[in-house]
Amino acid sequence: MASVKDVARLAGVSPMTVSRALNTPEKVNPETLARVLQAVERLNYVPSLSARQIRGGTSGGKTIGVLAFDTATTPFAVEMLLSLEQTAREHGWSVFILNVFETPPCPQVIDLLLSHRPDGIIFSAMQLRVLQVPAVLRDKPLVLSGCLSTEADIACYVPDDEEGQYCAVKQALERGYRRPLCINLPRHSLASTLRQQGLQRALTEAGIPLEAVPQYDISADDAYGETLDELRRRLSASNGKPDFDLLICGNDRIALVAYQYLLGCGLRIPEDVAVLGYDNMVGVAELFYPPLTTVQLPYYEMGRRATLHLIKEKHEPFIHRVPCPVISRQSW
Amino acid sequence: MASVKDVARLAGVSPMTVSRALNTPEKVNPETLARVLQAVERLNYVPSLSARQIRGGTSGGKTIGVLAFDTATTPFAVEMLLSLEQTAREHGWSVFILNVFETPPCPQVIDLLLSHRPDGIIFSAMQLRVLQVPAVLRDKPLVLSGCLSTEADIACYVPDDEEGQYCAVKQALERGYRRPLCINLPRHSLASTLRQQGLQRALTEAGIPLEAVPQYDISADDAYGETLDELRRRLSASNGKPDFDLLICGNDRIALVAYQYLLGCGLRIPEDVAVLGYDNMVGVAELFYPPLTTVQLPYYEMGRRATLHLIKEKHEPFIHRVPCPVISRQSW
DNA sequence: CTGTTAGCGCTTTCAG
DNA sequence: CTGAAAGCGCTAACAG
Repeated sequence: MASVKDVARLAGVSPMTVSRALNTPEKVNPETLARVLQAVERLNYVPSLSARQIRGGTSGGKTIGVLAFDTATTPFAVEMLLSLEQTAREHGWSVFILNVFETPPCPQVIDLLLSHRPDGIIFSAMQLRVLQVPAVLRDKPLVLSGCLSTEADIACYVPDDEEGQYCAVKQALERGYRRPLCINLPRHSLASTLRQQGLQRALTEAGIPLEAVPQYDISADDAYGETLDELRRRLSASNGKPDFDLLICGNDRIALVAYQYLLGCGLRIPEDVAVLGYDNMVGVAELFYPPLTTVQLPYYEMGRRATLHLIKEKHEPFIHRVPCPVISRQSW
Repeated sequence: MASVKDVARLAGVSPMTVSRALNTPEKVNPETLARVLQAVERLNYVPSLSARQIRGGTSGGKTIGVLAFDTATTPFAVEMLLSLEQTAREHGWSVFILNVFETPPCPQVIDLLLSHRPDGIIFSAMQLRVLQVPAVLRDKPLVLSGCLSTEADIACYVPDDEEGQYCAVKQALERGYRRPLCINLPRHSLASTLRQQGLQRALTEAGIPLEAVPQYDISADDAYGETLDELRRRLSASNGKPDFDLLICGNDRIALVAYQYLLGCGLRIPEDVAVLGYDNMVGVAELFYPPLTTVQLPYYEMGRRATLHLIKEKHEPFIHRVPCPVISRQSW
């Protein structure tokens, strides 16, 4: 590819003038500038980022290295990566994403990341979890997006699951639903614990005793079968007429399975039983029949804020909880 | 960050020896090697990719620049990007992904791509479409993944929609289904045309006249409402008993809507009506009740082959059709 | 306003 | 087996 030298030769100037024409055009004689730009155009010249980077100057723009987890298992969450990239680009930064499939990432991948000499690092996971952060990464500005760290003094941006579940249940109760049934995420999961707290807070405020709401925790292995089984059990125990008026699901996938089962039993949503999801799976939640009321995991926001944290050089090394808005559709 | 010099000083050798220790360890005295590696370890030294790249040597490994389209609108297709990355890494190459939101991509993004001095370029889209390839990109080895080009002499890896639909319908007919109803993708779409051909081929082979199978083409605007309407119309025209035994859907989303509607009507799948999808949406198709039989869009394979095309420096500048396997689950 | 020099981190080439 | 010199593409600092 063409280099400054080539452009310089074609324009009949020194390489330095080419550099200036591109970086500080106001310091160049208009006529010279025109000649240079014309040469740039003709050669399709674009400065090499590597060369700029190596000089350490400001001209190249800064780079964020991203270690992305769970992209394979939670593809719907790519929005977070998109948002990182967009936000960075808006500020003249660029991102470099490395998808990783194990935690902690193998040294090989870490070296690859470091070999790009990023000015900041984002460690992201699309499912709420606690990650162990390799010590080497701590030498640079570092933020976690969508996950927590085993160490306390690292900035993290995570969904506010407690508040999200609280708001959703509160709204449901305000609409008059009184006998919820919960099909929760696996008990050991972080999100599950937080949401349970949110649920309890809403229940307590409404004067509903916790014991009055039946709960089932799925195991990680077979959400599908267990959801079906639990529903079948509940329904047959009450002769096909549900003894719950609101089904609170640990995520939209559980809600999807439940929907189909309920529909197949001749039950109407939300007249016979309302359904509440969690996640707001992009492009799917809208396709529920009727469209699913759910709580949104704020992937876009988390990505944006984590990126801005780096760009604005914020010094707030603690957990930032990002709101999970309730997306009210027709299933309640 | 530490550089060769730092390591050299600490190990008491010249920078050159450090370089050799890392790249051609067999040419270095074992004792010296050990000293160097120890220094490398202590300083967490990782060679700068930029510096390597700039030298143009072979040591740095090559880079593929990826222009990715549709990531936002077709999130479940990230598998293709993952596969690019994985395949490249397996061969010591690295990838650099730039998500783009408009076609053709704005010059700004193209320059960004070029500024990384990629050794090859992959233009990818996750929905089958014809893309206009900016002329500048044609200077380097170039492949399209998941999409076609307006120009003929560019290598493309795309799903074999015709064959995929053909196989699926053929299998359905072999199972005895005789009265299909189709709810197709929008008529103007590329995939729609190809699949129509596949459908017709299977029908013809089975001696079923095309006119005998009712087809509805959804518009791009409201797949949801139109699917529902069409089904409602069909069913009420025949007093709730479907006059079709197989519902062929343009994609899994249509199938999802249809599923819920059919289930809600008290119809059993597949006893009363079988359903066939297209796409095999990862993490969703399995959640259908019963699990959806569908045709898989070969995102992983397309990504892999496109990457290998570059790595192996293949000279086959034409359309490569990647098979779409039929994923047989329980909806037929 | 423009050019020269020097150096970023690395590795190829050539000498020891 | 090891080192010195030179240069990749670019730009900061200085000189003209």
